[in-house]
Amino acid sequence: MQRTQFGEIACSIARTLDVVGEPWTPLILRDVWVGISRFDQIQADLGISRKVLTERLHHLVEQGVLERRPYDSRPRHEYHLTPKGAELVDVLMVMVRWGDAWLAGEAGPPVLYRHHACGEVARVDLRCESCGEPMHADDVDVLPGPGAAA
Amino acid sequence: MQRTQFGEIACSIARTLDVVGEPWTPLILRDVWVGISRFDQIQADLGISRKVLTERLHHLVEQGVLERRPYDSRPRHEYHLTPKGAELVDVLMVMVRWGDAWLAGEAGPPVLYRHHACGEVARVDLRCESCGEPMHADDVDVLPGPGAAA
DNA sequence: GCACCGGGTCTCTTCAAGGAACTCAGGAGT
DNA sequence: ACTCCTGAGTTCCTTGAAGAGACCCGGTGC
Repeated sequence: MQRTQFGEIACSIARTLDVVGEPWTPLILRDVWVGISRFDQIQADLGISRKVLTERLHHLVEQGVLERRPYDSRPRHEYHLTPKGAELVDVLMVMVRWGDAWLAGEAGPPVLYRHHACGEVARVDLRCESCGEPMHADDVDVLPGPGAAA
Repeated sequence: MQRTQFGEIACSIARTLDVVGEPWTPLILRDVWVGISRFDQIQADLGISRKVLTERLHHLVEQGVLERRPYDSRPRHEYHLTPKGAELVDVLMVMVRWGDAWLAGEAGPPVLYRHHACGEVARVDLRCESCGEPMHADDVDVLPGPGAAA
């Protein structure tokens, strides 16, 4: 298959996909996020092959998204989100919102999120960090930036 | 490879991945978003194989994310985002933010976004739709929802 | 009536995902 | 002292999707 490395494309989406674009990786991240943090727990929860899980975890640790931490004198480890990984979970939260809105069906969303600050069950909302107004696909113009390809 | 269908997992992330989780799909979506909307344009821009591009476009149209629209009396088409697709681009915007922050390197972000409402070059910010305060991975508790697995 | 162009399809090869068995280190039970 | 168990992988084989590139097809336009 010799999957193309997207990172060569001067695009932050492509670069992000090199970190979390492989199959299973976002789901592994979700598990770690919600507290499923040990190898066998993740394997059982997702039904992923052990080989692929090993590869993905190594890659995420290498990329600084997860941290591998021993929790026993025996060689036992848990995986935890680093700050870099925690910010990556933002992407998952937006995916959850979209999936809830368009794919959940009549059963409704499988999971709800309670916001600590206000105690409400709520979803995320995308806003402009400058003016605070909503900011979506149609609300922006795309301009070349300093790191644009020559 | 017989890639696992994630959709059977009761998780909006898994379901979303069934729509945009395959390799190249997010980049195709990005191209359509920024106005690269014809088959050969996308193919040239990404360097993707024509076979895979055909498959991905069909899948996205099937899922209601893209719309295939003729633009000539000859059989010529452009692909455009549907409302469902436009909301999906929100996910890309958050990926861009993360990629810019953690992977762009010294060259800086390759692309900038100007917000129509305020005219500023800005990034997206995740807020609670209920109270308006920032909402990130650590700011929420996860609860089972109505569509949770039995 | 022939070349051209957009928009695909076909074929072949290679490599990753899936599945399942095997390994290994450190306790715990007896 | 020996065996069992458990967490955390590793090894091996099979299958099928990604990549590359050639081929096709229907309308123009000359």
